[in-house]
Amino acid sequence: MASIGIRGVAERAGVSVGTVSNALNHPEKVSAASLGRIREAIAELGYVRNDAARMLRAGQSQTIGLVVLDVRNPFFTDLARGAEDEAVRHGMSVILGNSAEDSAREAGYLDLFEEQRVRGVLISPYGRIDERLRLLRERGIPAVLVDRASSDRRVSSVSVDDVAGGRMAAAHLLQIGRRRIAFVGGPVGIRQVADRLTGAREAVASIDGATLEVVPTAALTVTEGRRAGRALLASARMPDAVLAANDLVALGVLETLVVEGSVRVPGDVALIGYDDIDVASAAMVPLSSVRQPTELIGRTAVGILLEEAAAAQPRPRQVVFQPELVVRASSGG
Amino acid sequence: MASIGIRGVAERAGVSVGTVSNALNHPEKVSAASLGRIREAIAELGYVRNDAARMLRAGQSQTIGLVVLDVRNPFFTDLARGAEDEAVRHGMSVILGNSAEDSAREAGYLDLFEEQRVRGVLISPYGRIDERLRLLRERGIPAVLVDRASSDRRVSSVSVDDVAGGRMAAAHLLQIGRRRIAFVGGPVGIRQVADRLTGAREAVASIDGATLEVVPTAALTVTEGRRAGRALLASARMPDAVLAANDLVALGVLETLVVEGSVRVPGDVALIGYDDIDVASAAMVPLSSVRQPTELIGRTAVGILLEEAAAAQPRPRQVVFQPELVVRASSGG
DNA sequence: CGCCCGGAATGAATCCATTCACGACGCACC
DNA sequence: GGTGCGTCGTGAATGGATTCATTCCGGGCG
Repeated sequence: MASIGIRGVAERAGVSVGTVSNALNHPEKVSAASLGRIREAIAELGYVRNDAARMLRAGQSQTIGLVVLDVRNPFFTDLARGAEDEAVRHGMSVILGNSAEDSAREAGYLDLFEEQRVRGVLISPYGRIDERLRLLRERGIPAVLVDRASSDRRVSSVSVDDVAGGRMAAAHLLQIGRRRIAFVGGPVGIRQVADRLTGAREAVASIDGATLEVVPTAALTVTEGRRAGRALLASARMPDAVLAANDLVALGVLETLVVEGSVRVPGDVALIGYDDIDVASAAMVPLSSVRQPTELIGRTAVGILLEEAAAAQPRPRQVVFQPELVVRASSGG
Repeated sequence: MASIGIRGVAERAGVSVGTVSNALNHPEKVSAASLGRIREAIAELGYVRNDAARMLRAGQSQTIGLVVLDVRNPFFTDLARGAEDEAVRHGMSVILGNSAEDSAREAGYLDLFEEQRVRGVLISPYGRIDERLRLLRERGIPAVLVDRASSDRRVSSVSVDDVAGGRMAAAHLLQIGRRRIAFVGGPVGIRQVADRLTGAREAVASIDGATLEVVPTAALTVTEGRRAGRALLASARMPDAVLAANDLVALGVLETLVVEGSVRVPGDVALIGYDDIDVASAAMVPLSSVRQPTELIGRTAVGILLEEAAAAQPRPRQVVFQPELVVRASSGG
């Protein structure tokens, strides 16, 4: 199509291309008369700025890349919303990529973002990506880990203390008298899962006679939770409490135990999830959970990212929020 | 910042820029020897293609824009996943925008997508956008409505028959003997809501003595569902059945009725939702719902979009899927 | 030996918005 | 009238990948 460019607008308005560009980006530098005619020309021609050209010239885009483990998980969509809000406040936008707990997809999105010259990358990592992030940084693209503390001091991160959260959840189950706890979640390669498990182990270790069994899942989804629930039902001896690595898994376990196993919750088995997603309280048995300041994580991460992108000498920061226990019927009296 | 371009790679490999470009895009046109040296140079220099330049030259991007009403709604994330899968199969990617049921944000994303010269737009519209879509089409950007049949024959759409779904849900409630039905959902400006309501009205009208009351909500969220639940509890005479415009609203209503109102579901009030999201079966009372082929909608829409983008003379198509009733405890027995 | 053919490589032109050194003009003040 | 300053506008240069008309070269064939 005979696409209209800044050039066509200039011709129509009887000014030069430079003036049109100024009208768009520095209106105060253009006389009112010219401004008016340019605006008119733009409207008549239906001109739309070509972002590719603008970006090419600028050398970087107005975009932040975000890679999450699972878009279907409300935790991550909330986080994404927080990030988006903050980005929009700075006149930028967010591209969302879903790694779906798959290293290849994760790498693919990082490639894509790099080709797009995003201003920076927020990522809840799945595979080993320290090296990859180092390369990005060398090429001028800062990265901030979200929902996971970085082990590398040179990488900023915004996370919640998952060890504390896991400990908190397990301690609560122990405190209401449970002793045989099952931790349901996976893959343990995911740091959040590993940390929550570590916290749970610590709490259990501090009580004589308390045991912790691990029931692994392939992903943190409702479907996998159901599968784990069936595994529990089939096991020789049911635990008296379940700590799920997130709420989706917890909901899957809950459904299976109650519907297929006629298990009473919390009577026979107490249950606690993680994330406190908004349907947690509407569950079959309202779900106890560990709440995280989800949107705040996203907002904070974008803030740090933009700071780093602007700074000549980035000073990495690790922000750690504290989680909060939310007790409902699934582990209540 | 001495950013490496195709130019630098060419120099390092001892070939011309054209050859490097060919090595990247038409490897079969380049001798094995050159290919090898070019690959080596790319690796050594850490060259990353600049998508902006490529896009500028090509005049269009490898991207599809998707605007949804609410990213927190699992229905839309499932749809997005379907769209993404299909897009990736065609070597393209999807940018997701969340209009959050706000016309200004919706328009903002369309502007952004247009500036990015996306290949096409998938949208679950909120406001009146027929005119806007017509303009897009004129400028060579096809649009496909998702989850909503288009009234305009020149616009393609992929949807589910929401009137039939609403009718189906209401007929089911009537069939189990309920007569005073409340439809909970809104805003009614959203076509899906309006259609489901229309279907429900039809079913109710066909039965003598059956009534339909509408309880509006400001959005299709759990929070709004809770608010509506409280409104129901406060009303003079409770309905004996609730048909919610989607599952999130249904879950909110369910929680409030049971927890705050000690209402028995389905004893006192039968309840049915819409979308059959995967936590529906794990609800306090497993939720009856109307299932849609969600991912298929996304995949199909991308297929049609790419077809239209390729065709010189696009032939708009309207695809309508049929919904399916899923009966669980909330309206069972 | 000369010519032609085809594979391989070249490099200038192109896409479009932004920038910036520079020019034009008007006004005020000496 | 001349000088200086400020406002507004100009247009060529820039950025990086792609494309395509053109050149190059070696080998095959008459």
